[in-house]
Amino acid sequence: MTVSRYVLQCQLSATRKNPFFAKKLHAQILKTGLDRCEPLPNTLLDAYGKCGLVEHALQLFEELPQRDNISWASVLTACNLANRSQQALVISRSIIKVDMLQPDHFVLASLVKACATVGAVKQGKQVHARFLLSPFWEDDVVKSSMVDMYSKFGLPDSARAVFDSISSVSSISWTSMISGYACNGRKSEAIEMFHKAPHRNLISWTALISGLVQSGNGVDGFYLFIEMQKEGINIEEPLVLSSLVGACANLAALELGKQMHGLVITLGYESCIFTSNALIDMYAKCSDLLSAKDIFYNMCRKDVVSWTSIIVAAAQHGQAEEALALYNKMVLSGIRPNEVTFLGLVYACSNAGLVNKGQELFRSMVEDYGISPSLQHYTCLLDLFSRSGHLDKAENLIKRMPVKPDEPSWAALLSACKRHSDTQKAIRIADDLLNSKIEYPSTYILLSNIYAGAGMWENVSKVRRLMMVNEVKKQPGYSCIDLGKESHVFYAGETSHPMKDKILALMIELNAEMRRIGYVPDTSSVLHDMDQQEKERQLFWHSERLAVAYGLLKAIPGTTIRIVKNLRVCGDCHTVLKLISTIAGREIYVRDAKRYHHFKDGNCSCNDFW
DNA sequence: ATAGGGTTAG
Repeated sequence: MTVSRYVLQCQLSATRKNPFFAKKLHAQILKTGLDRCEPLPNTLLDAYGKCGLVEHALQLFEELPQRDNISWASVLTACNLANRSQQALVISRSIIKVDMLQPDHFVLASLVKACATVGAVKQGKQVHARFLLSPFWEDDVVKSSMVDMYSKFGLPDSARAVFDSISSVSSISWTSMISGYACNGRKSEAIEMFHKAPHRNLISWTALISGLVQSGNGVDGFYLFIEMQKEGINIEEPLVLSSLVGACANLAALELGKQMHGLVITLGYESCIFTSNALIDMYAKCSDLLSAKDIFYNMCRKDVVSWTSIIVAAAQHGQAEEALALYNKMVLSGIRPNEVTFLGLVYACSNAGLVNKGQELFRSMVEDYGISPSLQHYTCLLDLFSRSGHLDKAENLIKRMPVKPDEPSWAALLSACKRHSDTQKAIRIADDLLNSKIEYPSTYILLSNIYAGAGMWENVSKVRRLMMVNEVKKQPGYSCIDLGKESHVFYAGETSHPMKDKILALMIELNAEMRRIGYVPDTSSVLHDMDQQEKERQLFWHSERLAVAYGLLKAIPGTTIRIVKNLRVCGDCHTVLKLISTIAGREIYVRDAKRYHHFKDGNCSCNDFW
């Protein structure tokens, strides 16, 4: 075979992403002794990269007799495809230094993409400068990659500036810009851009919809999806579906999620790993763990995300042993855990008080898998120590950990001190926090409670003053109950519901029954200055209680009551919900701002720590 | 021969 024939074959293996074909060609080329004939070294390198054989590509790159811009671009593509963009940037630094090459427009575009995926803002801007000074400064493809880069950096205005400099805008640059606005919460600009775009295809629709979902505008995402279907766009790829299933998870919209599941099946994407992973997460977040497991066990191929999703799901629903058992099975089936998997595992241990196991997993993550812990990992470990009452260990960790703890980390430790009645430590931490900048309203409330508990009224009023000065407002609490065909939102203290008389009557009845079995309201979470009776009245009207009462009246008897709350459940409501689960003999699921509570027979899956 | 846009877990 001739060289040009081999080149064609290599390209074919690249487009078909067939690693066996690529290896076979490489062997044949070596046999015929044509391996040094231009352009075969670069062509092979590119083929390996596109087939997913990064290691082979990297090795060929190292062995190249001489490197040019094509080898450079090909190795960058290989790294970018394999999620190793960081390595792409490291290699590029050495090429510039050792080989003294100036990047061409192909290399620049790949470099920009690498910077975008790893979030290397400074380096990305350097590449931008290099581009402007290069002979390729007018290249629209590089500009379009830069629109995407700035969008991913969270700088949509910079992206727009580049976009406006493009001489001939393509559907790709339009899509980058639409996605840039949508992902960064610039809803109206995204939609405006979308309607102005010369062409709309499934990718631009997906970019808009998933961008909106990512920025927390899931409902708008669904309206646009309906519009998309009305326009008759053929869903020839399931990407947009994964995104919308994710939106259902965020919204805890079980019925809508089930409909999306149906659509996935109807369109024939049941075996798509991305949508199945999204479905696992959706069912778990909608408190339907059984359906989540059902999806998981019926998947013929599972990747690290599938395993991690089900492990996290079990952990969030208080099934620590199950999460750990799943982890063992995962390792046995040859799937390598990643940083998210360990987050889920340590979280599971934290929930179940398995201090030693959690510590062991943390160690294994670092030593066996070479994962360097992030702030999230340390926060999880901190939580593990705090919850189980190892407060000294926790304080020691927060002071020594190599990443800077944030305000929520300190607040978590503080609330653990309060829970385990270590007043001295609590006051020491509270004083430190009081002297730093406080961003979260919940921290003020925590501080106020600590000082009030210790009788330090001067500090209590100091916290109050700070709250006034900084205009800290407690977010109004609401609970949403999903009854299948309808759902209803209750706000704290709300009395406008058409069934309010019946709801109130039931609440009074339940309250009386609870008192009979020894319930005493815990008013410590009521922040306002008022007498005991008034405080109790405040608690009585908390939104989750209204929602539960309504659920008991309206939901099909015997079914689980599912509630989503925007804030965290207060201590008193937690006790009340446990009692109601016994009195009414009903299972109640509450997804609050922080975790999941599954109330059954007077107990909760969170083990009373949240 | 080489480049740019949209999916899943925290």
